[in-house]
Amino acid sequence: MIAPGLPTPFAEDVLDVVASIPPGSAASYGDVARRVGRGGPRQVGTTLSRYGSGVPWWRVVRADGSPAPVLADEALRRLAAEGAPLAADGARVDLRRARPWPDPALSDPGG
DNA sequence: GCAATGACTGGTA
DNA sequence: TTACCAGCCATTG
Repeated sequence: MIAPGLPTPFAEDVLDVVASIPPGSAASYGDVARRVGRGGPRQVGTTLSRYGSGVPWWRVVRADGSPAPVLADEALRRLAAEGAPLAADGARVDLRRARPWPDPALSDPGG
């Protein structure tokens, strides 16, 4: 039971990774694509748009921490409700602290 | 098989 | 920090 219709093998991996993101955390499309090891950030977004109806898609945002314009309202509400580290703008997520897969190369050297 | 589309990303000014 | 451009790759018609 993966998703409605027939998601491609690539989509299955994407959905699996997104579903692996714990509540209160968030990751970027690029991060998910890297976890999948195939395709790119655009494929992750396109896949979620078609099969993301069964995964916490709101935990996936752009590289700058802001969700897509068609999700900004919904995603930000879900993230704030889960206690995700939002930025001072309240319209972005602090991936630096929300990232479920901390990268030593992306860690904040000053923080 | 070809061309077009898309919930993106990184570098430069 | 904000804005513009080119690259990337799977899915769709």
